[in-house]
Amino acid sequence: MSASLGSATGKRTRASDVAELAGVSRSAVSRAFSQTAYIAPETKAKVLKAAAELNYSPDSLASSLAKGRSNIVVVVLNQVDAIRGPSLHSALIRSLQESGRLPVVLNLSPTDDGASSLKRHLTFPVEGLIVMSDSVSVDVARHAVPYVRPIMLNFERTRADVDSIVANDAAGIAELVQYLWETGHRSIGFMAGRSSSISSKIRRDALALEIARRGMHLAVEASGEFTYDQAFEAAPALVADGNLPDAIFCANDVMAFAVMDYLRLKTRHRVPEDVSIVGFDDIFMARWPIYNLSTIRQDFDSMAAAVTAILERRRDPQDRKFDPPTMVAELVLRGTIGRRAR
Amino acid sequence: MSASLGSATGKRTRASDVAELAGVSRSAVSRAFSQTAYIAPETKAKVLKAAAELNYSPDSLASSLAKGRSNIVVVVLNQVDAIRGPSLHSALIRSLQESGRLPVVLNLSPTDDGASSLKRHLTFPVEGLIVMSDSVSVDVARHAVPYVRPIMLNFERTRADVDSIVANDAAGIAELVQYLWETGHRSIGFMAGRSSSISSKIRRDALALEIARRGMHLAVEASGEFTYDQAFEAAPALVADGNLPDAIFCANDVMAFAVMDYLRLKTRHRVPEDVSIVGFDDIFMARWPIYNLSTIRQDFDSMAAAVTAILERRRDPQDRKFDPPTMVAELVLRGTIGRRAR
DNA sequence: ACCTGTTCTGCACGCGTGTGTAGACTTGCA
DNA sequence: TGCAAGTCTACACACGCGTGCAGAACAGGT
Repeated sequence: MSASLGSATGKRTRASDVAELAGVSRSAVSRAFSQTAYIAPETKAKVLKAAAELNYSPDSLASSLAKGRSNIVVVVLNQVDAIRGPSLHSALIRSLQESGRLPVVLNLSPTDDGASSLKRHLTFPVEGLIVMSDSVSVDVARHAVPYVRPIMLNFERTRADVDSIVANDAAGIAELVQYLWETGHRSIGFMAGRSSSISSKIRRDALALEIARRGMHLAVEASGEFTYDQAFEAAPALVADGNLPDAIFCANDVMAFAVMDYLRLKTRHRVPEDVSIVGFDDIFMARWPIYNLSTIRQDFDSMAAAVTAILERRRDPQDRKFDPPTMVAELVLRGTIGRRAR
Repeated sequence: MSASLGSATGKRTRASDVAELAGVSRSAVSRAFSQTAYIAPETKAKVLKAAAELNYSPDSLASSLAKGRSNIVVVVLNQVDAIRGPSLHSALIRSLQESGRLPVVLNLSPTDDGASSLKRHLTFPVEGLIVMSDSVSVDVARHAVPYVRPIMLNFERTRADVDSIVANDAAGIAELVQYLWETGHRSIGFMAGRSSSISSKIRRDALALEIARRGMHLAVEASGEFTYDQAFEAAPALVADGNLPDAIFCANDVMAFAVMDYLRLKTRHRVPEDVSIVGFDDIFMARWPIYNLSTIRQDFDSMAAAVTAILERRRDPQDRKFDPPTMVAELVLRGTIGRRAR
């Protein structure tokens, strides 16, 4: 029974097998699986019965070839960003596969900007290119697959030749600063991400704007490169004795964890009594009681849904004026923001 | 220039375009990209030059069809297990794409055993099926793609019709118990994973065996279902007052974090002074200073390499007697094992 | 000039499927 | 019975590429 098992060159059942069993032509089988083609109901039933018996489904690769429309969507991500995996990455993959597409993951090494590796690996017709990593520039993404309009997650919406899913980071940050202001915080520090990252820049600018609007200024600043380790290294600069800000806003959650851990392990400052900590993303660990992190949430499910919506809309080439909706970024209050008496 | 951009139905350059530019036949182009085919060096050079000019590479999908050998490898994972993502998942994807294969990720929802969803989504010829989630049973994996020999990660090596990558969990656990014994631990508790999980069972049995061998017994036991939340809920059962074991071994790292956090937040017990905590996997967070977890390491890179090695070997159907190597599971000492004076 | 052997190229077919089109078959009606 | 209209099916080609095979082109020897 498992005699042919060792072979990696699999033999699927073909449409002609089904045709033979059902006593119809091969094209009738094809039509039975098509939504649009014309076929008599009883013929269709016969075919589907035979197909079920043989456990047949049309080879989607051959189908792609024939229809001239692959349904492969490439998801590009960077190992560093993979920590958001259980959230955004999963949501995206799931949403793609639910919509009948074939998600192919391309995992870039931390130092890879994708310029050559994308071209090297993308040797098949691609229907969509989704870039989750901002280590890949808009230009690289744009030229990786010449005929495809890339979808960039968390990028500034500046260029007309790419689709960007952007969250309204600024609104979330405005909400945050307002809340911090109301709870008596007057000095705020910032832990930045990668210097090349647009997301990090956007968040910093929004923070600086809201702070200035209230007559405060950015108390102190450091860069954690979006990683735990680097943020842990950079943390001392933010919490130097005598200069402790009322609150520290980090450009992502992982860095917020690093700062909290640094405070716990290396200082006597308590969160949130002495300093408030806020992150960005709301990844799953933010709920862990040890962190219980107040943060600005990205709704990963909506982002994933927005991606498939864009893919759908872009199938019609004339439909040039579709603007992807802006995602919400909302403040999630947990336990790391305190109150400052003034 | 970007006029055709909106279209999702991409137009790649075809071999015939290259042939025309190079002034040769289309089959010459095909041969230029083949390793085995016979072609004059200067013809090949001409073709490659033209190909580079047009940015051409053979469509790997059409190539698969023609050669009767898709190079698509499906990686099945469960959302719950995705937390190992930055480690095992990345290593696997990278290793697959480096070896010229096309990794397609199938992300199962937490409650999905894959029985129907695998068949529904795998509508293309599959060359390899890698199951990372032990929410998918061997039987389901075995029948999901009838002609493929699945590769199961972290499964008991019991059946001849699947390939299993197993680590020598027992050896790592023996090493652990020996070390605990030497450092004076005499009572050991266990936090189990999913009851249906074979990995969890293997680890429990190995622990019980090593404990019994030294005349101890398993002090206390609870199940955390491999998740942080459930482990946090289950933790009290392990550390009831007056009954605190000397050490607690958890079937994965995340549950160890949960136990540590529970101890920190809800009790006065200190790690490792009052109780030692040990995990399994050595995921990236285990190094975070706040945990600094002693654990049993799985070498994800070797596991990924072993997977591609199996895929390679299985391409030869007669090669029936290849036994994948057993992976090492070794004790990594960090800061969560103390010494007990006796 | 002719033959033999060698080296390479182009033709044509096949991989599994989708689909336009001609025509077979049925049905209804006079 | 004959004919028109309508309904469906099977043929054949296409998608882009790999490859066996026949034979073209060429070189070398007599």
